[in-house]
Amino acid sequence: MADAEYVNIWMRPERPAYGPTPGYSRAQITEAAVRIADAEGLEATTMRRIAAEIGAGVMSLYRYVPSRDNLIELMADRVMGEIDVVGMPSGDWRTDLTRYADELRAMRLRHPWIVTVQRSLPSFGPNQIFLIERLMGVLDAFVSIDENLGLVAMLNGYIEGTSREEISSAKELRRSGLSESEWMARSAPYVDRLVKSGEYPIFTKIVKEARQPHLSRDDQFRYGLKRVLDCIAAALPSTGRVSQGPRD
Amino acid sequence: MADAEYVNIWMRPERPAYGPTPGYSRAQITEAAVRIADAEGLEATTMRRIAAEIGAGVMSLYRYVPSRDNLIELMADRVMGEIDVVGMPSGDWRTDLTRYADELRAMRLRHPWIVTVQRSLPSFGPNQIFLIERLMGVLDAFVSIDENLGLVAMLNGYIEGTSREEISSAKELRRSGLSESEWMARSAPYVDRLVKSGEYPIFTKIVKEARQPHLSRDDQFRYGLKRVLDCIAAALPSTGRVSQGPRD
DNA sequence: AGGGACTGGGTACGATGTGCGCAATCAGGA
DNA sequence: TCCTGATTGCGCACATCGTACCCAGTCCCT
Repeated sequence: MADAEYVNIWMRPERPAYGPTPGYSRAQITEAAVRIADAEGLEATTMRRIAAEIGAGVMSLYRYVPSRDNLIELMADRVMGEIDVVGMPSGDWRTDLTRYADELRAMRLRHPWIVTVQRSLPSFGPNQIFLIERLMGVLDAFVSIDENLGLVAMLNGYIEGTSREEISSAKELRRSGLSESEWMARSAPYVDRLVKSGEYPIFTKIVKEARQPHLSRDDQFRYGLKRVLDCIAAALPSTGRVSQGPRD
Repeated sequence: MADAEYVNIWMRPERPAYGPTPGYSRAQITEAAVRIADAEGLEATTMRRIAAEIGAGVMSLYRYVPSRDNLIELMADRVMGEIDVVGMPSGDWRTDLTRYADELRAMRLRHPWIVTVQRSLPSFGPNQIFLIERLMGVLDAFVSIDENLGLVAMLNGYIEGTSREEISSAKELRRSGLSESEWMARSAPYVDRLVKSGEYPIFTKIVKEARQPHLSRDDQFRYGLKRVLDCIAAALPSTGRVSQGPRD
């Protein structure tokens, strides 16, 4: 069949040559799907639910999107577009990367479901590509492309890793349908058993510390981010290191 | 109901008081599920498929596991146990963390499906907890628990981030059912369109570079890992920095 | 004016997770 | 020793999912 020719959605044209004027659009469907996923999670984002949201028949969606998996790819790229990188190789890489990190983190917390979607380079959509372009453009003047890839992998890894734990906790909390205090009370026996056993001193430390958090989530994130940026600074040749902050 | 009392599987006893001797076990079911997921992916790991694998009725599985989601948690903890951390605060933190990184990476490549499973702290199983204990024990003597959390977040983020892309690409390749060359040929029009547009110089660089990779995946990983470890070294007080490698 | 590519959408199918019920099994109290 | 009831393995049934197929109506092109 001719449709199998396309490896991904980005090559598949939305509008065909002619015929009746379509009543919906990819963007509209994607938008509705994102709205549902934000409010009720990705597993609630079914084709029927989306169709109901925009007042269409279920099968009508397939005139615009080849499959649910492809729709999820569209959703992922759609939210990537929320990350503001205008004017981003600004000359001050540290400011640029801090802004990027904050925006990516905020976007992930706004759309918790993205942690479950897979990405691979050839399935990257226009927003994703554009984002990579701007992000890697920040360090492009200072390091080789290989080094750049390694550094952004580290940066993204940190951002995604820290937000991931935060997101899954929140999701599990909501899935249980309990209040936060109720849920902690339920978890207590398990945590207590581990602590009481005395075999996990470090886990115990973490629990004790987490129960009286003197740092907010945001502060924790900023704190670790500073470390990552310091690491990037160390990897840059001296031309890239504008004078700032303490060295060592 | 009494079952709702348990927040997670780790508190729920496997064997009840008495009755007929069970014919299967949680471990056996988990093992079978991991085997199937390794070979055919997590979406192929259905209750019916697992039951068939061990020669049981489908509903028999529910005598051992409350739900499929919980089974996946068991699977995740099961593969965490493969990471060898014996004797791990060895005194040389750099060796310890390198070994951990290599093992975690290798485990993720062996069990590609873990990238799709969510984790949150209170759902951590015994293996996961034990692993955290040993891993964070490596730096515990040198830094505060907060700093330690930040550093391992960075390390884990790097490892997970780099393996993630590798894994999704491989998965997409297999899902398409094409050979690697066939698949690259199919992707070519999309990539070419982006390159030809001239709007994405950095993306173009990446593509050109990736087509003639002078570094293996392993080498790329090791290279970036060294950067991360250097960053950790910089965060340690002087007592923790054993003499090695170039400073600055 | 007519033909063909397209539209929205109803019906139907196979696959999934899992609640319910039932006969068979085995430990503990009499 | 035998009864009682907790627990076993498991078939049946159901709701819900993605989506293949079909058809009538629509609109551009020749």
